[in-house]
Amino acid sequence: MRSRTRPGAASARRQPVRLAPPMKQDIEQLLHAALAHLKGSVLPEDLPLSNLGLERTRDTANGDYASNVAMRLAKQAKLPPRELAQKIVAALPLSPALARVEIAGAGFINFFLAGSAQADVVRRVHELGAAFGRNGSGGNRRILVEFVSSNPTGPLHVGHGRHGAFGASVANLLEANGWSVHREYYINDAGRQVDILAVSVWLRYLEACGGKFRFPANGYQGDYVREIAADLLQKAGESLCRPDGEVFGNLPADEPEGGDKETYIDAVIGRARQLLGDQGFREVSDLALAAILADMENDLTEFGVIYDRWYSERSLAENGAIDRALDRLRKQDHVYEKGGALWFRATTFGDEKDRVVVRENGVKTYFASDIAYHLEKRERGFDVLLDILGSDHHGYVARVKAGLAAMGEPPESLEALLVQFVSLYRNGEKASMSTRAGEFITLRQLRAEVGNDAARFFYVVRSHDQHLDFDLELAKSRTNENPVYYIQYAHARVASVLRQLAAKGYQLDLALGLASLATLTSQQESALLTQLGKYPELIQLAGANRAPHALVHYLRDLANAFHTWYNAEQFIVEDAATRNARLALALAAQQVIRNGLALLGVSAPETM
RNA sequence: GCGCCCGUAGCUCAGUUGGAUAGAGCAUCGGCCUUCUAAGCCGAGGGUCGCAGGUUCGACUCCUGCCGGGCGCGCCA
Repeated sequence: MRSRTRPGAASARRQPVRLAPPMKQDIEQLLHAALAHLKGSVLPEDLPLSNLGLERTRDTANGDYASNVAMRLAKQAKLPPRELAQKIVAALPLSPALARVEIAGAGFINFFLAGSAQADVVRRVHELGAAFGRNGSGGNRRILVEFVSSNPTGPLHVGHGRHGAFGASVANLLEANGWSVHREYYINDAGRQVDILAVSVWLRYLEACGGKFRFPANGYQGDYVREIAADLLQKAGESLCRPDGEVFGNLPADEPEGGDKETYIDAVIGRARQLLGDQGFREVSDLALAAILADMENDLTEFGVIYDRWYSERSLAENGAIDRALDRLRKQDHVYEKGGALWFRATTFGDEKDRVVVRENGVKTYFASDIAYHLEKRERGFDVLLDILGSDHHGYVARVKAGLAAMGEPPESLEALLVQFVSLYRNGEKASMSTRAGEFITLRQLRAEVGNDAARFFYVVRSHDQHLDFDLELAKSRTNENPVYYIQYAHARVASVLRQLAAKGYQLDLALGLASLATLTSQQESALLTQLGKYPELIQLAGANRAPHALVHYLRDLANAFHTWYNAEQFIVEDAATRNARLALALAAQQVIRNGLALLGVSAPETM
């Protein structure tokens, strides 16, 4: 899967993108010319012609494209919509691309493509190959897509998997639309969570030293902590071992003894620092972080989710980015002191309350790092900062936007997509997940169970703002219930046809096929051509809406159009022109499926 | 209480930024393998688009108010 996904996208980028003009733009030009012609007579001279209301039809009975412009301009033209539509159609320049234009319903103008124009898409697909569908609508603007950014305190679980699959697909889509895309993972390596991780590892290490004690209620209890502890034992020997009495003497009670688990874990952290020294503690902490980050990167890489940069929160403090951000706020007079803390006047910028940036104890808040990080992204020259966040982070968006505005950066440069939660179902029952208790299902386990293709596919099959029920049985079933195979099967079938072609002693003559596209006139062929023609528009739409699920649905419809045709018609026939035209169409369908699946990070197999 | 998201067929969900008779998959029922892969195809049934108003030529889509579900509202990260 790795070898099929990323390199495919990369090689597509290297190909020259010839802009064979999509059909929609051609028709828009015709319509524009007609309306311009009517200005001053039927239509007002100063009428802006920005939106022509031209769209793909749902039903080809209404043509390939339809415009509602006559209905919307009827009032200004002081004419009934159908009458205005007639004048527009009369003013339409002649074009070989159009078979006919009809007026229908309340005043729709329906455009029917000529068969030759419809079949032209096959030629374009063969010309452009992996670049078919890619376009320059992004204008090479620079966008930083930040996603997953899970706390490095344990393995990635199934929720992170959705973020990974969604973020990677959105990034691919943006790239296909001509954006300059940078993929980034923000590592929260500066906070208390990391201390809890470090102390959890150390305590498991102490157990290996022979220590006997109750593990803190608030510690990380997963098996991975023991593995890291074993690693620590190998690297550090017994040099970090300390007797139980020194470690646990005079500590407050933990939760099971009626105490507070937060207070208790903080006390254990304090004791660990005291006994190991700051440097010793940092050693444990660094080892734990490195182990977990290596595991996460490996996990994501195997999943086809690859980053340009892993950005450390600690480095923000070390390279002065936090101080720079606070300086900007101070200079603009957007901070004040209260109760010994430093507050950011977020309410000035539409947030619901002011926010602390430096605590009474002098420690900078997580929020201070956040706005510093976003300022730093802007300093690196990114036009759009796309944050893919969990839906529980929605309150955070207004805050960071306020921060950006206060620092003199446009708040619209931050775009946040909130991804809803994932529920895992096994045998119709919801599987529970809790990191602390260590009973979660990891992304790695999920991938092992259902495979990368099914996982990548199922994660993006729903809109990101829709709660996702992930059905394990369905995802791993190798039956017709599983939609991943439906699309892959269409791809494999074309490969199979080519194998059969060779077995029957024929050779593909693509030139003859492309010259014979006029033979593709059946209802199924016409439907497939229409579907292929929609692909470039779909890529633009899915990119603009950050909606990989739209691509999933498109590919299903495309596969359906293909399978229907496959069942209706034999491709390998006697007549050379017909045979090669059909093969050219089949190959074009295969190419578009491959292009679409590549954007989703799903493989396109030759056999199934 | 305030804020964000969701509510569409028995189930899970699309719905091209306000268009034409609201669509898929699964499930149910009925057909199609001497022909390129049946992981496929064809057909049937199934709907008060949560409820009530409003905006206009036209509303699943926009506005208001309810009802129901999820998630957030720390000098935590």
